Amino acid sequence: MPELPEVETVRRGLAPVLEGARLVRVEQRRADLRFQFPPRFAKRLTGARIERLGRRAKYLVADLDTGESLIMHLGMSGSFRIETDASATQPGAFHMPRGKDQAHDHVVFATDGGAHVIYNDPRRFGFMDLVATEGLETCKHFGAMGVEPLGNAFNADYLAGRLKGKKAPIKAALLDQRIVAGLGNIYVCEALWRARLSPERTSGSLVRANGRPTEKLEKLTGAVRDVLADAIAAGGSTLRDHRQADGTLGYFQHSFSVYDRKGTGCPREGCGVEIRRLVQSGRSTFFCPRCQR
DNA sequence: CGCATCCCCTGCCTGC
DNA sequence: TGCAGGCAGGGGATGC
Repeated sequence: MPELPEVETVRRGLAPVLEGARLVRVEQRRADLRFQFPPRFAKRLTGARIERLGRRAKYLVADLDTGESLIMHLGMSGSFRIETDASATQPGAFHMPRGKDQAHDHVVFATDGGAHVIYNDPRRFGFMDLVATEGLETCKHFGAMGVEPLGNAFNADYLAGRLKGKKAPIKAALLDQRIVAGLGNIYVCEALWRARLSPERTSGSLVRANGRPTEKLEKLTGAVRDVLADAIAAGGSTLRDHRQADGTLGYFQHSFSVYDRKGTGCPREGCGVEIRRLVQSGRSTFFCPRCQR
């Protein structure tokens, strides 16, 4: 469940259950996900109270009353679900399919409120870490990270400074978390379409010789903000039957203009040209060859 | 240095 | 129906 809107949606789903809760039991079922868990992971968490559940880019950050923060990244296939005594008896309550899927339940957090928050991740590209809350912004995960795309620091002037002279295509630059942190393949494709910008345009070509942003770059920053805001409002995108923590489905995937829509007509009024797919840095790019220049 | 490629892992879909 | 190949929302390590 990975890009910023999906992680933000997960955060909002987990916050009511985790914020203010004390972890009475933590079960770590394997030694590693993408990386090894930190030493004594479960022990350092047990008994801790979660004061706040935040988000930085695609990371969830739970600030604890122990002076540490629990950092969680969902990789490509990570998801959380919440199980409570009540959810088992409520009519119409949602339940994840049992069986083989449970083989990928890697971590269970039990709260003093009686909830089980279960982390499931088939591909195991996600990871968890414990880091001192003080100086969190300079820790190894966040130290080199770029600005939040929904924050005030993300604007055309900032991007111009980071893209000036860069030869990499704009698609790659937007995926680079050291420049902007939180965008992934879907929302980069969608933002470029909204900005009518070719994914193959050289980053530096969007900056004037005097270092000022071009109009295209201004438009791109707005498109990034807008597509993220729209996606968050829709509860994120639900691909391959993933669900949010409370069992509901995001629905922004129905609003994709280009992502995973190769061969369909460009939805822009009066266009209709076939959406194409190309591969950039090993990843699919979807775009309209007519209206993205 | 910047940039592209490969790789980690499992599951699902396609085509033969 | 089985099987091989390709692809997937991420990002770290390598090599040019």
